[in-house]
Amino acid sequence: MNFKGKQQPVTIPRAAKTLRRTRIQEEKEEQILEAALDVFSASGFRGSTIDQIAEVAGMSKPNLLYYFRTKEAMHRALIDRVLYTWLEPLRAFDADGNPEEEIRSYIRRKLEMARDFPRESRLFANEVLQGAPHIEDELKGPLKELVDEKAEVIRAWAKSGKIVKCDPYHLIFSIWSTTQHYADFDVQVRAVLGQEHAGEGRFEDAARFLEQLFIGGLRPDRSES
Amino acid sequence: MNFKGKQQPVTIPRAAKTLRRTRIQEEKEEQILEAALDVFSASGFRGSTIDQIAEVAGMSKPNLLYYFRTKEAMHRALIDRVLYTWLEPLRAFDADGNPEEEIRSYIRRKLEMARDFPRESRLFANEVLQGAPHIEDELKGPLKELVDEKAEVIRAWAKSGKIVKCDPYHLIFSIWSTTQHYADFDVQVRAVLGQEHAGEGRFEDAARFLEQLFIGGLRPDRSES
DNA sequence: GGATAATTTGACCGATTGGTAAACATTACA
DNA sequence: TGTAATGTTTACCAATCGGTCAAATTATCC
Repeated sequence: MNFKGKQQPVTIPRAAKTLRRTRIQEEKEEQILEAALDVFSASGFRGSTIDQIAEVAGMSKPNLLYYFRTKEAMHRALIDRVLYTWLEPLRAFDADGNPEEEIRSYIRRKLEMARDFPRESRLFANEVLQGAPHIEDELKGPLKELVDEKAEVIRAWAKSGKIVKCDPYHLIFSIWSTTQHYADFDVQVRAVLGQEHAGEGRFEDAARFLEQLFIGGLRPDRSES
Repeated sequence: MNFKGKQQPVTIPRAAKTLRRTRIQEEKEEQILEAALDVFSASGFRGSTIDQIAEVAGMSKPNLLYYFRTKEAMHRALIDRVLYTWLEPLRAFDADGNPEEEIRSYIRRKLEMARDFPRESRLFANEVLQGAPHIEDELKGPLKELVDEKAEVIRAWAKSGKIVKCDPYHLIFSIWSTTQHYADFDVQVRAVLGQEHAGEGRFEDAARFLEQLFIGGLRPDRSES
């Protein structure tokens, strides 16, 4: 699970007339995006300031703006870098696999992401929650296409009786929401569980429950009322 | 379903030396909180500005600050007003009722709230997502107590075999997350469903799916692997 | 109708916002 | 080692931020 995707170069520094990126550029952009992830995921785009990011990144504001010309550019670069990896688990959804096992492992992967990459989850949650002003195209384009494709897989499973007949889109939504909940609403989950269950064991418990819920709820034994 | 709860008075205007609240006070505070709900739910606390709220409320900033002395006070008042009502559906959860029917109706109610009061949902989502700096006490106090109580109910149901044995806390989390998803991640849901299914029918579809999932997943027929 | 309290507004404040200009420092490379 | 490109910093800018103030306006009540 590696979030440092090898996507396209993020932005080209103003002063860079050469096309090659220097070692310093790599390092500093890495450093900045790491800090930006911290800040944007915690406060959303509007609520975050360049000064905050600069402080977390341990560099001066103008220096930061040397690598990313605007706050928007930083946000853009961050989203581009994270989005592809974020959709990996869904992409791994295999039409030829065993439906029960595919769903189970999809839930597991998504839960692992919520546990290991909560900032990435919150980055998107903040963005979508506030109307997705910067990722509308990604949602309507690549995301929709991927979901459409996988929804077709699920529909086929239902049609052939491998799982119960159900709306594949809402099934996917429910897996997204239940798993990401443990990243996005972490403080609430901790507060409700209390100190007794605040340990990392909650992810195990969640995994157990969600598998129980989804496997049981989708088993093709009987029809619904 | 009335969100204008009859809670304690929000704040007392600086200039108000009388204890009685005037008609104008009622109206203006109402007007301000309505605008504040619009703005805070869309941008979170940090991302919102008093000027924005004043503009939406159709009054000058100093006038707004005459009724609520600070941005925090407005946010506080808004949360106090909405929180109690927001937890109604869970409170209605009846230990003596039929488990299947109670869960079904809880899901329905929560989905109706997501449909009819998406701003309220997003207000809390923004707050929790950003670390719940203003509602930590509410989460650890009243919310936890309520959930603890209802979790005990669910645990009893499981013990007596009325539903499958499962973790009651994670069950509640999963109902919260799946239903609120349709308010908090509305733009994403619309984008993925596309124009074909973007109509209000998606709430019906969601209700159907979620009932199928939860009723099927919790039915006490068999044990889990 | 007049006094008094309640409400509203424009002008303003210091701090913070996103971002710039230019001098300065460092690196890479011939 | 010199020099040109790259990287960093200090000082600064206009706009916006949360919030104040005093003066003006309006509602209330005798």
